[in-house]
Amino acid sequence: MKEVAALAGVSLSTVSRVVNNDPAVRSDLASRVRDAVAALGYRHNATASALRRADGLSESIGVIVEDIANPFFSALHRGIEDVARERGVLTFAGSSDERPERERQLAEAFGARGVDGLILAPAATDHSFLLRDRAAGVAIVFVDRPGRFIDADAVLTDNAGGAATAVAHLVAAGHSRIGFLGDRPDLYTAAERLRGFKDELARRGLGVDSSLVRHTLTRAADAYETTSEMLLGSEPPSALFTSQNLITIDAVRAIHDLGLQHSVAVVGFDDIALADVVAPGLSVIAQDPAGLGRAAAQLLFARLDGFDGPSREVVLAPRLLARGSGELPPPVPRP
Amino acid sequence: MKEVAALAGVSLSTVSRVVNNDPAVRSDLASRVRDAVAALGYRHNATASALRRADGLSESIGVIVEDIANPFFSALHRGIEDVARERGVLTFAGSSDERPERERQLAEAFGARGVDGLILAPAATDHSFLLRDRAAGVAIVFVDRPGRFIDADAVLTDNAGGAATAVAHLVAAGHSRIGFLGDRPDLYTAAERLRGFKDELARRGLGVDSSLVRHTLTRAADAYETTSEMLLGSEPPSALFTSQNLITIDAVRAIHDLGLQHSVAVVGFDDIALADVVAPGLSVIAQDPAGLGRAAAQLLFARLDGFDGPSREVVLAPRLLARGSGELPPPVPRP
DNA sequence: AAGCGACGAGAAAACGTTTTCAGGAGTGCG
DNA sequence: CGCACTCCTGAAAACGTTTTCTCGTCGCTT
Repeated sequence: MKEVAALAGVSLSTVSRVVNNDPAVRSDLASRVRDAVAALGYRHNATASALRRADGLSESIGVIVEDIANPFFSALHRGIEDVARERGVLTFAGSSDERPERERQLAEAFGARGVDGLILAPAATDHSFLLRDRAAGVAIVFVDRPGRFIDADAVLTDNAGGAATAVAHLVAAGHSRIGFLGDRPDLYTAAERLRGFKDELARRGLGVDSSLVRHTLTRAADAYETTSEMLLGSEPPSALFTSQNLITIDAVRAIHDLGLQHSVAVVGFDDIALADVVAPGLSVIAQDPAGLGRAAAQLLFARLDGFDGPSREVVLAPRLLARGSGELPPPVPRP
Repeated sequence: MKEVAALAGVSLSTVSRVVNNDPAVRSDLASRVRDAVAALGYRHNATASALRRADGLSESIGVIVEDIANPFFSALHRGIEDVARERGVLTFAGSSDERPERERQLAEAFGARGVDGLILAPAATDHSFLLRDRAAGVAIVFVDRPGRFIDADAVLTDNAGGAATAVAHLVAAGHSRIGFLGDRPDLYTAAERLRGFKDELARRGLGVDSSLVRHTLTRAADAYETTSEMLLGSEPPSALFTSQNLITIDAVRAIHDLGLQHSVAVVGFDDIALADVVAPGLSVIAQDPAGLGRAAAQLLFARLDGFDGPSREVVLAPRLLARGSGELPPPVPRP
């Protein structure tokens, strides 16, 4: 910048003004500066700028999700990126792998880089450590799951409602023995979906057979086996509710390998590529991950724009996509 | 930091030394400083640090891909993140949507944020604009496709080889009329795959029927229709090579909707979730997107670590996964 | 006992910007 | 013709760090 000033024969202040499109600079000087910028290939240093600037904004935000490679989260990430882009805000992203300490490290690292905001799909059970960042002016929004021990904006899917819809749908098809294949039960979304599952069964006057409620230990890795085991048991369910995308994939794989795809009804949570191509088509409760991301980003920027009201919660309703697997009837009882 | 210094009764220099784990500070002072840090909730400002620091490294890199939500790129992104994480380096990510000016804006924005390196799956046809960044010390690595008009490290899949493998596989199953469903032909990967396709046909003594070579205009949006059209034509192919993940998904959908899934053989490029569950299982030429990402990050960090040799190119071989659809025989000719 | 080296700590400059403040040149008015 | 404005511009301080340089203290050697 010094060189630019020298070449254009003006002061640093003037160069700064031109770079920031301050209209109060004479046009001939401005164009001289612009020429110098072009001639020297000068590039503005955004971090130094943020350091001094009054608002101190870095025009960047951080995104922490479980796994950036999971299609659900990458679509969410894209939703965030789209609204951030409109404002010229860049996006850091990191995967917590569902490990609280990793999540915390990421938040710390993002904070040290001076992000203006943080959007996180939380893994930890205590997010009070974020209070410090918030005090420093960092806007905080939770997505997919609410934060705990901190009052902050959040964007959620109606998990319990979606699960209830799935159950209602299966019951309507005639099922009464419905299996639940869930994620680690300490996860908010998993717990909510289980709650919706149980509540709806109760509402229908059906009991919950605890042998039909299973949780995977390590997410998906053992969903295949758990499914096989349940279906090969002595009193197998006639229908299955698989409560997360990766779990659904492995469960469906297991069902197909057992050749039961036309006799066991399935409704999964989260939509999946090729779900409409498998036979029968896979019925799902579809979330709108990009919509979750966009909504979260909007809440975030509202805060950065000065909104200072009480924290807000946006809940998006998932949609049932009936494609065949969820409409299979139960086997006719032996006479 | 000033407050910390005041509370601990030491100078700024000492606080800085403690924060950076300089062993040359007396342990009693060090712990006094650490106490003060904890008491005040002090957080290190990484950007100010980078500004002054000798090496000027921001410990962050930028990733530019076509679409961060495409499972292929999000897996690639994750591969990058994994090796960056080991070094405490954070990752910016952005989607170019295959638009050169958008790619350039992102590169500019990352550069202004002072990234240490840039990994890009290029969209533009001229990347000489990156020379300026490189001159400023930014390491540059291309992934999935090479850059043009700039000599830089690159990590690629053997696209032509993979396509040739697909063709060879279909020919081995007895096919001689093989359709090609490709991406926008100006894309490097699309062109390479088409080249491999044609070369292998030629090698087998089979001609290329140009009516069987189609390109989608807008990626996937019209793959469904293009597929239907080709298969319903007067002289349809008996096998199809679909040359990209999103195209494969739509093509398979079209084939299933036409009820031809057991009569038209298919090999796709890129693996897909549920590919082994559809009937017949979808045979693919699988890339290793996470591996591409890891390799790219390794090349990048090698540069940052001072490697100054000529630019390197890493080529990963894709793997054929035979699952059924690629092994279907051609229809028996009418007697 | 003087001198020397090693060690550790502080003062101050520097990184690349923005912003406040003051002042100079022009303009319009009394 | 002088005064009060308005406009622009430049000098310098500031942002939160790191780093160089200097200096004091201590322990050891001669």
